[in-house]
Amino acid sequence: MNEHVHASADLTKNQALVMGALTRSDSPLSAYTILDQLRDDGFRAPLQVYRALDKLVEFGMVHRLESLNAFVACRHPRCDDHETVVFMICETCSRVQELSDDVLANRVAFLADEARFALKNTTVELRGICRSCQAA
Amino acid sequence: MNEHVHASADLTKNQALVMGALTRSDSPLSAYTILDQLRDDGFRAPLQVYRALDKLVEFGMVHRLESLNAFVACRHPRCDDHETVVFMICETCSRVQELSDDVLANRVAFLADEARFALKNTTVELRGICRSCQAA
DNA sequence: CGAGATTGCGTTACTTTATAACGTGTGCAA
DNA sequence: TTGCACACGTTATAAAGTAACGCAATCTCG
Repeated sequence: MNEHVHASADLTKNQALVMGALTRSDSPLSAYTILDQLRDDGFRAPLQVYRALDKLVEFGMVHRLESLNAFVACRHPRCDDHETVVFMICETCSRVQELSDDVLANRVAFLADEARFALKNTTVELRGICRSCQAA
Repeated sequence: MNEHVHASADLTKNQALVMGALTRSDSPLSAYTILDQLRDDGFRAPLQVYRALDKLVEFGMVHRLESLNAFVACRHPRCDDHETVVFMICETCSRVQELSDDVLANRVAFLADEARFALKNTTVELRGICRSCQAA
């Protein structure tokens, strides 16, 4: 595997609509918020959103924020290595900054290795106040 | 503040009951599972559990696992520095190993600092298969 | 002491988040 | 052309979490 690059063309109609909603937003959206935004496009039920989200997450185009029960479009510079991503979630403006860091990723891998833990997925979420909200 | 050390004596009845349920369990419990276990002790409503959990988390005696919507008693060797804790969550046996790591904690702090992000809380959760489940 | 604040508790009702189960349509491959 | 895989639509339901109300016990400080 590792066909992480999906053009919009690869997406089904529902997936594209959900992806669009997330891309348009500058902060994470809950599945139900997405649903509301897509009523006019024919969305009626949560499952339509969740099914699209499942795929988009699988493709690596969307991340789930566990501590928020919400979703963001991947804005990671290079959208190909999604193993370990760090999210900084501002509790004031609720915007999210996404970044990847090799040092952190390596340390996580090391710790897992040391414990003989077969690592499948890593969640790192930082809560706090972002730069611009501190200024204000 | 920083009275992180709470003896059972410091806890109210409900807090002690919830703490007991979590301590008895060798894997994370959802609030509703705790509720069910405490029916015989007079628990009737989710709020009774959530209120106790809020306090226990505040005291640092319990951790919330964001990716599981569940809670574990803190088994961290020294229960006094809860800033950055790493959880390894086994997807087979659902047991959780908790550990703290200075290298990781420092890196997180560094990244936050670099982004001028005022860090309040850090979540690190690793999903995978634990040592004993791989053996089996 | 005692008026006011604080904290925990119990209950009902409710919101938000997520899934189960079942059936339809479409495209592709044996 | 049959059968499989996959996306889709719908209804119903489960799981997780909160709002709002009122009561009782405990501080606390004038």
